[in-house]
Amino acid sequence: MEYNFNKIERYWQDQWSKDGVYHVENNSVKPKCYVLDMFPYPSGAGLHVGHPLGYIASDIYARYKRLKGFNVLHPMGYDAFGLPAEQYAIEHGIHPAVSTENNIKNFRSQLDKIGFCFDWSREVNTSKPGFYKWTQWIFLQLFDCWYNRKTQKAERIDALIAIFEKGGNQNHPVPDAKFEIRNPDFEILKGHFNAAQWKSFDEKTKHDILMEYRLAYCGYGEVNWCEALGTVLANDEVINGVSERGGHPVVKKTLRQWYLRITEYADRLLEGLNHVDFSDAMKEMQTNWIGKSFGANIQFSILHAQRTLEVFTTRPDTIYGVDFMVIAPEHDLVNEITTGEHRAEVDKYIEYVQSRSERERMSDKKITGVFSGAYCIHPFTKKQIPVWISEYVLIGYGTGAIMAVPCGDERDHKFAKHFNIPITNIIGSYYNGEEANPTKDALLENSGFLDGMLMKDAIETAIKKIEEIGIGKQRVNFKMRDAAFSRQRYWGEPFPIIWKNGIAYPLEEQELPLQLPHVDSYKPGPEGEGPLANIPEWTARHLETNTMPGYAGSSWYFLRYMDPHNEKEFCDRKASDYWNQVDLYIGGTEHAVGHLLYSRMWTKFLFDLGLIGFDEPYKKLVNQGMIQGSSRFVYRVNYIVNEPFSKTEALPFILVSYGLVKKIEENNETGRTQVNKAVLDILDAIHQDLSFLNVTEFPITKHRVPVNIVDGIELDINSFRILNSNYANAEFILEDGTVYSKNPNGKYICGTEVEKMSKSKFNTVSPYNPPEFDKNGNKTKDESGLVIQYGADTFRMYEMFLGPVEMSKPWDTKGIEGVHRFLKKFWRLFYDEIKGRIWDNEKPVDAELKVLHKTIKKVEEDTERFSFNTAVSAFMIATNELTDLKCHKKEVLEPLLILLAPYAPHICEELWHLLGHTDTILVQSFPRFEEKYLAESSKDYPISVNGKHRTTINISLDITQAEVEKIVLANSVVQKWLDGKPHKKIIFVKGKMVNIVI
RNA sequence: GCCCGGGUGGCGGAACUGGUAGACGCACUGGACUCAAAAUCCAGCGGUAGCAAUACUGUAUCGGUUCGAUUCCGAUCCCGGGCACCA
Repeated sequence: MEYNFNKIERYWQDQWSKDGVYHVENNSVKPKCYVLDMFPYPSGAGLHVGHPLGYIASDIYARYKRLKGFNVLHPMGYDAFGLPAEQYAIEHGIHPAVSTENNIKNFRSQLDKIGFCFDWSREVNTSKPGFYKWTQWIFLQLFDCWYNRKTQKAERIDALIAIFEKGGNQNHPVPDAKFEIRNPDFEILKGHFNAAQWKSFDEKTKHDILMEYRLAYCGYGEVNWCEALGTVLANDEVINGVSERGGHPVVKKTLRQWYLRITEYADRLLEGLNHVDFSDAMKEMQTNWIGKSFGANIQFSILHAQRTLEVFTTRPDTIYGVDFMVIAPEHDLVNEITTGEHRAEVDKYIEYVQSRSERERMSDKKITGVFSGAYCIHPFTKKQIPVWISEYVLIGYGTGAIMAVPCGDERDHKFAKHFNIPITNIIGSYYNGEEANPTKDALLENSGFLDGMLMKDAIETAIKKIEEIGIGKQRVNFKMRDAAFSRQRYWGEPFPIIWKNGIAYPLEEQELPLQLPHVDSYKPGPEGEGPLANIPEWTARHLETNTMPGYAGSSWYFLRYMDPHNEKEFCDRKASDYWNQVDLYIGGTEHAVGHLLYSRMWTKFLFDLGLIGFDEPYKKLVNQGMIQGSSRFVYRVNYIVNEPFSKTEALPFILVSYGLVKKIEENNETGRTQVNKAVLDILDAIHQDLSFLNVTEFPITKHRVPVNIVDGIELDINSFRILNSNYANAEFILEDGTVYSKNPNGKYICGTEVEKMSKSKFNTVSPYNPPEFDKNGNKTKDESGLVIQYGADTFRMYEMFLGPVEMSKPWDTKGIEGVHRFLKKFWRLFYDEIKGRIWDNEKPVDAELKVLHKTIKKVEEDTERFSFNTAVSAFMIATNELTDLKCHKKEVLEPLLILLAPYAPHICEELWHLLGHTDTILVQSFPRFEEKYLAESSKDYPISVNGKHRTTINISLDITQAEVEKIVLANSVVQKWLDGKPHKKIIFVKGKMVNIVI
């Protein structure tokens, strides 16, 4: 009886679905476990082998936990709003809802073939009104709340109004983010008002003030504006200052935007990291992103000006080392302070910066800047300090201005050197004149009242002094900015907001969901507004025309899975109390700071309102690595012609094998001659007048070929010729220098490169491609993919076998054979092709039980610590050992089957039933490991001399140091290495090793 | 540029807390079975020298700590991810 994986897998997938074995209830006497994957964006390209890596890992863990007696929630859904669907709509005129629906169907059919234990009755889709109704609802709660810094939590806006009516905003100053719209009345008061003033404000002013406190608020922000495309572009759609599509110029444009006041949660987001099980790297990334730093804001008075220049610095101790000031090109002082003679130069510079993305400004090594002509007065030395304008200072960070201390800061140093600004040394020998030294350990020099102090200690002293003389204040600064929460797009959640007389009013809860209306064109509205601005019925109601960004739905979707069909609430409190936090969340590091921080914030917010009972969404996070594509290349000979207009079309395409190309790249002359000769031989054979051709030089260009027509690195020449009619008669210069038409058995070797896996790079490998049909329902293409070729069980185990889940690695299909062989071998423990059933009911012996229990221990430990690759090897080792022992005993095989079921559920369920069971293997109990079967009395100790391994001696495990020394010194190999010399000491680590030091 | 991660045979990787480097698998080589092929089984497989026993060498590079370093520390190089409108 053969292992017929296709039949087995189809049968059990059907059966499981019929029996509803994956259906999960919200109440159970069992302990709960919530295992979640980051849900996919259903792209048109479908699933490739990189997607399921995390899903398989979580699936194994979920199945394992089920065997361990847990009630496991393991859902899946779709993050279905997004830019690509809208772009596709613009290009093909297909409504995003339609293309998204199709993509989801395709994803689902692919996912189903891999045998996941998802409870599909809980599927969520962020673009469905039933889902986004609650995204809108949560947004309205954010809009209706402010962050009370006194109580450190979100509270209703009514409470704030009550506070204002009683005592103005004395105790609750404006949060002061970067993006608010300033109301002129409010501006006059410099942000402070008392109860009487509050009551005297008109409706508009009151709302403007409240807007400055709301957790979801409106403000102004800069976007990448492309006039030619008439649209706002994402950062990755802008390359070198021009649009990726079409290469049109892109400039910054200020538009009204929605923001989330995530900065108010900065401290709690930071603190919360102490209570979650994320990797240190992940915590570090989030910590750095939040970027909490301590320092001071310092006012520098400007020569001949009323206003002062405020800088933020973390190093007020270096204030005497300030040699110049730098302000961001967007700083509102630029205009005011630029002097006449520098005006033209500054204007030119500002224009240049307009075309630069923030990324470019941060990453460029080139130093740019311009002198404004203005000077600040140093508050202590009274020296004049020049004010420069440079793109390396970002308006969004700190105050958008810095005091530059070249001897202590590398970027300031480079800037000073570049523009020949004299450098003051305040750290003596710590500064060598060549490189800045950011030390805090130097004793300060040339530093007035700070002279002789250790820098570390001087920070506080400096702040005190600065506060004393009233030129600044101690301050905590965050690098994190408020989250931009609107997009000028169609395919996203509409905001449930109506604008009347410049005031934003929320829709009533009964009016939700505010459905996304149908549009005929996805073109942006006037002035860069979203496509919704083109709909008269929409604008007549004065509805907000922006839509929410991609991360809106994903910020809370994990809660919806708990209670996906609830029409009264986003999630019943009973359900969220039962399922509580996600016990295991698996997803890519690319979401390290975006999605994870936003969903952590939303969770804290919902917790503040008492809507859920926990304030961190994910208890444990595992980051899966990326599976990269391994691209393949062929190398084509190009022709140079002597005469213009001469025809090269008649000449054949010639492709050169990689080894020869490599020789040429290495300037190897023989390689060059070999190729030239081969090319000329081929051309000679076509008997044509080649006088128009340059026959001494044949440049070679590199071209991608689809990985599926390359076996490893060897090109399948026939498939290649079929691929493209141009190549039908292509000729090949093979690896050994021969020509394909004369040596049809020779090999053409492709070049390789590891890149992102993507359709455009022809390097995607798909686990499953559904069959294709024509209009009449006739099948035009069979289903295909690794799952069809090797089976889902093999595919699942191979993905895990590739290496640790956390690590990125290139995909290589080659090794899948090995895992497939293992499953066949495992099957042969039970059934033989000739003899049929070979499993028996005999009593196992110690050696067999030892194999079993060793494997239970290893697999359990490895699964618990997400080391799935080593667990797969453990199964292989067990199978090899049992085969060697000729063990076919049910008593050993049955527990092994349960052990393997999370990894390869189909084959295990089939064998489970063949062993005579009628219930499902999926809900059995995980076998118990028993130490007694592994007990050993002795060990082969490695014996080293001076740390070098020389021999092994089998020594009893319960033995003293003195006895070991005696045995070891008596050993002939050891005596040879001692060579009569006395030993200095003998290191004996019980159960590990022995080392003799001479 | 900044932040985070990674670098071990021809390849994917193992070595979990500083203790036998290369488990397991792929590829490759030789052999068995077969008319043949597939499948399966057996043996070999980091490099250098040697028939072998064995010796030297070897975990990106350089240096350090240690009886002992793939593992800890310092410096350098290379690759991947993120950097706020891709998801």
